[in-house]
Parts: sequence; structure tokens; C-alpha cells
Amino acid sequence: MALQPVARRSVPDEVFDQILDDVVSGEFTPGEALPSERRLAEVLGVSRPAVREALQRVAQAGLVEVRQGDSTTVRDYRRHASLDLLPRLLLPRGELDPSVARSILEARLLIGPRVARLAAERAGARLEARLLTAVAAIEADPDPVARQRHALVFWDHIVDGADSIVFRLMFNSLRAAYEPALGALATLMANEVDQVDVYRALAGRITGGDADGADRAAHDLLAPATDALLTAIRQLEELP
Amino acid sequence: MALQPVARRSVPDEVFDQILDDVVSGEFTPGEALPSERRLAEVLGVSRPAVREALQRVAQAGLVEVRQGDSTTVRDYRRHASLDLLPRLLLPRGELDPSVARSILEARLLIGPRVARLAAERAGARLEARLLTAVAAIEADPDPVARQRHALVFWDHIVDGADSIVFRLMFNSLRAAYEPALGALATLMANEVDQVDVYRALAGRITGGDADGADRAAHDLLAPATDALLTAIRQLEELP
DNA sequence: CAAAATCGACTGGTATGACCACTTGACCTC
DNA sequence: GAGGTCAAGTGGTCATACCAGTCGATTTTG
Repeated sequence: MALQPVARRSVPDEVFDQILDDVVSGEFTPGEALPSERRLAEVLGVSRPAVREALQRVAQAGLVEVRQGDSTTVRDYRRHASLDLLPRLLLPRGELDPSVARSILEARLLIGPRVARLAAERAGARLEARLLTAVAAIEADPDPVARQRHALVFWDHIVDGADSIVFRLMFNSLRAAYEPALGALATLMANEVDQVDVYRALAGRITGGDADGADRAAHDLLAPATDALLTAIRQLEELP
Repeated sequence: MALQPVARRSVPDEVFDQILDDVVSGEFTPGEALPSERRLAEVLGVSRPAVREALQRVAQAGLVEVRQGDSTTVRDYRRHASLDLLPRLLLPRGELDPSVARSILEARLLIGPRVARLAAERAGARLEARLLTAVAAIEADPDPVARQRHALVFWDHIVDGADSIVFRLMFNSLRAAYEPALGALATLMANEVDQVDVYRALAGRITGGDADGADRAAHDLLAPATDALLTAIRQLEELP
């Protein structure tokens, strides 16, 4: 039995999670007023500063609007939240949401090849050592979850090489969504992280400055998982 | 002289802005320890809860790491921040950062056509009324800044129709970056928002369910601004 | 009677002070 | 050198008091 570090959760963190989950789950609907800070503190059995801290963070996440003198109201997170919300949407109650997973894989399939292309154009040979190290780490590790981690490192280098702050920050958010879901996604991703030769080919295209080749190789690497998930979703929908 | 509403800024907001700017500008470097909450409160002449609230928000934004018992340390925002940071990077000190603008336009050019394609496939005729209303609003408004706002509404509908939570949340973040920069970008975007016929054609392709046509029309609409900016950046780099 | 002003209740915003929980480095013991 | 203890400093939490703003009900004014 592997002992895990015990992460102590702060009071505002707990409050933040509760409010966030209630907004995302629809318990609180857009336009609705939340209970006052004082009331929430009473109901939750915590201090008002803790509630306040949590609420300011929920506001920063785009899920509520706080105005002095008036109740805090709920916003439509689909219109106001950022990609930071993705982890909550991907794993509500610890189970994978198929439409969110689909959406992530679709975006990945669009962005990955473009990022690979930009890395080939803008970084090329400078990425060689880091990419080959990451490929070797993928190859050396038999565990599919750990392979996914190494693959994220591989893509981290590529995104760096793409020299685009937007894709860099997007990657951060997508990785943050992905990491808690590595286990749930392991079956879907196993084929992908087993194709070490494709990773190596992609690395070669990028470091060789072959933008078209990199684009195609990234697509070849990423497409199967998206296809597999779409197929699985379709089969689920065909069940009676 | 137009009188503007005075937005009262809260103390934690001011503190948050200062710390964020100092991290993004490099005043505080990754790994470095920030002054303690008590010290910051003293130096800034505010209460410790205000500092604490601001710091927890800076931590949520991915720019610092807060651990009980130890100093708060600065993280590399390029590795840990999300797209929420984009407004700060696009307009540091009120002036457009060309490489960030380029990065945004590149991403837009990649994602826009795909989102248009998905909207054509998944929403089609259901978007007609809203898209035509937005096109009419663009056409009816002579002011280029206001036209950009209407264009954002136009794209908001398309992103809704794409039925992808990832692209939906991405759009929120990109819009948040874009909105404060509407004025600065007006010259670059003027040609684009003047092409009402192209907006109308794109709306037609989407509502007609023509995915390929929508993809192409979106590309035709979005590409010129990216090209113009790349040209302008190249010319800037060629100056002695 | 309608518009404007006032008022009270409630909301969020801010500060002070006290105390708790944790980390880290210095120092001591074996 | 390894392990334990301690003190100082860090962040975490709470209670209390008061300030600033919003909104609806009520009153006043024209």
C-alpha cells in the first residue's frame, strides 16, 4: 500500500470548492443571488473572512459577480468562465464527462499540429535534446499513466518552441484539466503513448525544421484517440 | 467632455494588480520569495487581510505558490498561468505588445475557421436569426470600435453553435483580452469589420450547414488582419 | 398623482488584534 | 552524522467593530 501525502485543505479552499460545484452543477442558476457572506459563514460554520476570500476567488473565476451593497449574483459560466474551469467540467464527481473529453480531444487535434508546425518553423534543432530526452522517457516507462506524464513534458517543450504566448497559456490550462484525469483517460490514451516511433518521428520533423511534416506527424499521433472517443460516444448513443 | 463613471477600486484589487504587474514585468523572478503578508501590509499601508485576499487570488492565477509556514514564492507564469493573464500581457502599461497581438491573431486564425466549421455542422439554421441580427448591427454602426464589439457578439453566437466547451471557454478568455484593446486594435481591424458582405457570407455558410464553406469564409475573413500585423512587425524589425 | 428625497435594513468592504498551524534553520544530544 | 528540540518567522483562522454602497419602502414636495 503506497502512502500518499495528506494535503491539508484550507477553509477558504473548501468553501471555494463547494460554491464552485454548486454553480457548475446548476444548484445555483445564472442571475440567482447567493446567500450573504454572513449567512454563508453561519451555514458553513466558518468565519466571514474565509467566505469572503472564497467568494472573491469564485468571482475571479468568472462564476459570480460581486457588487458592494448588493447580493452576489451567479453568472453563466459558459459565458464568463475561462479554461481554468475545465478540470471541474471534465471530472464532475470524479467521473469523466464524455462531451467535455470530446471537446478537449477535438481542440487538441486542432492545436497540436499547428503548434508542432510553429515549433518546426521557429525552434527546430534547438529542441532536439529536450525532445529526445522526453521520447526516451516515454519509451523507458512501462506504466501508461506515467507515459502520459512524459508525453505532456514532450508537448511542453514543443509548445515552448512554438513561440506563442497564447498557445503556451492554453497548454497550461489544458494540462491542468488533463492531469487529474490521467487515470480515467489511460485506456483511451494507451495506444497513443505506446507509439514511441511516432513520437520520435514527430521530434525528427520538428528538429529538422520540416513544418509540413511536423504538422502531419502530430495529426497522425493525435487523431486516433479523438476518433476512438467519438466512436465510443456514438456507440453509447446507439444503446437503447 | 464625456463624464465617465468612476469605478471604485477595492484595496485587494489594487494589491492584486501591483503584485501581478511586478511578477509579469520580471520585478519578481521565478523562485524568488515575496515579502511576508505582514511586511507587504506594512509597506503598502493596508491591512493584512487585504494582502492575504490579493495573494490568494494571485496564487489562483498561477503566478505564485503559497505554502503555510514558508514564504510565498513566485512561479514562472509562462508555465503555470492560464489564458486569464492575456489581458495583462497584451497591454502592458497601456501599449500593445506586438508579439502578444501576433500570437492572439495566429490563434484566432487557427480556431475561428474550425469553430465556424463546427457551428455549420452542429447548429446550422438554428443560428440564423442571431447571426443576421449581429451582421445587421455591424453594418448599422459606423464606429470601428463599436463594430468590433458587434463582431464579438457575432462570434459569440458561432462559438455557442460549435458545441464545444473548450472553444467556448477559450473564446471567453480571448474576448477578455481583446476587449480592453479594442481601441488599440481598431486600425488593424478596421478592414475586417468593414467587410459586412464577408460576415454575411460566413453567416450564410454556417446556417446553410456548409462546413467547408464556413471554414473557408472564416479564414478569408480573419486572415488579412493576421497578415497585416505580421507585415507590420516585419517592417518594424527591418528598421535600423 | 408623480417625482424626488429620506430612511432603514441589508449587503459587501476594511481594519485590528488575538491566536493557531506549519516550516525552517540553528543548536544540542547521542 | 543522524535525530530531536526550539525559536522565529511564515501563512491560516477567527471575532469584533466599523465603513461604504444598494435597494425598497415610506415620506415629502410640487
